[in-house]
Amino acid sequence: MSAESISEAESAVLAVLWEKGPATAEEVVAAVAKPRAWQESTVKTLLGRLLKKRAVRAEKVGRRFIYSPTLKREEWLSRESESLLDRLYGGRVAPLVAHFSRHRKLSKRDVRELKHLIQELEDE
Amino acid sequence: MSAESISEAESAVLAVLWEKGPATAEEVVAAVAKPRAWQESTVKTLLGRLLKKRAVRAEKVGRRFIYSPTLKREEWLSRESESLLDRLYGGRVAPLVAHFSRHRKLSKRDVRELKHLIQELEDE
DNA sequence: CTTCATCGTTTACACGCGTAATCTTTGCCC
DNA sequence: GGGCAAAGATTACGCGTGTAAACGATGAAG
Repeated sequence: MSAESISEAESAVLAVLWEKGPATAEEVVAAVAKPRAWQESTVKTLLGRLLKKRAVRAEKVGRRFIYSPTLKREEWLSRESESLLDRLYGGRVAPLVAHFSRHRKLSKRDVRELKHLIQELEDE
Repeated sequence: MSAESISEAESAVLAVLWEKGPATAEEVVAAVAKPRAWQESTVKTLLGRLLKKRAVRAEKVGRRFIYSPTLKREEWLSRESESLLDRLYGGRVAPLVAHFSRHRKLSKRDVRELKHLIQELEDE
């Protein structure tokens, strides 16, 4: 269970692998260049760090490597979210929603979706 | 609008000021010693950094300072939560709840409270 | 074969953070 | 008033991170 923590910048690199699946460094560099203006060098470094953390795997194909995510997006979402909930809301979801509700930060759409969700949960 | 970011350790210090209100360094040291085993020195440093970030204010009374939080807890909760939602869930609440739902991380109590919340929102 | 371009690896460096010891000032007691 | 204790300020230091340049290996082209 490699529990290495993933930094902000690293997660941006992971994001392209989650989206596009296995890719070469070059492809990652290209894709990640959309949201962040990073030098090729920078992306290489981040890939290296992700390798060390075993959050991605590299497989040699011809002369270059194909990188694949090892850490699953859902797994990462869980880690990050739970850590915030633990730190700020006693580990539970409802208080966070309550906070947003108090501050009128729930959109119509949010409310609609939330309603759906709890309905489904009760129908089980 | 001081938008200085608050570190984990710093937030533990702020937490005691939020809970107890204005307090001397000594009191903060004592209170924070419950959850974290920090040297007095460490707490002083954190208070200093919070001052620099203008997240707390210090008022000289006699020979010592009384520290008060400037940043409000609710404000801090918002910042932290919104930053996570933005980074991971497109800035919306429902997808986060959906994630937890998928992973069976919603307790009975959460569901009950969520139901209540949306009910209230609709009754408005 | 030699040369060059291309990949990946190493090294770099400033900054914030966690953690703390040390220094300095200053009010208080004798 | 001089020394001491307490409070705050300064300095410290290793580590991760964001950001990137420099280096080294190696396959491809001539």
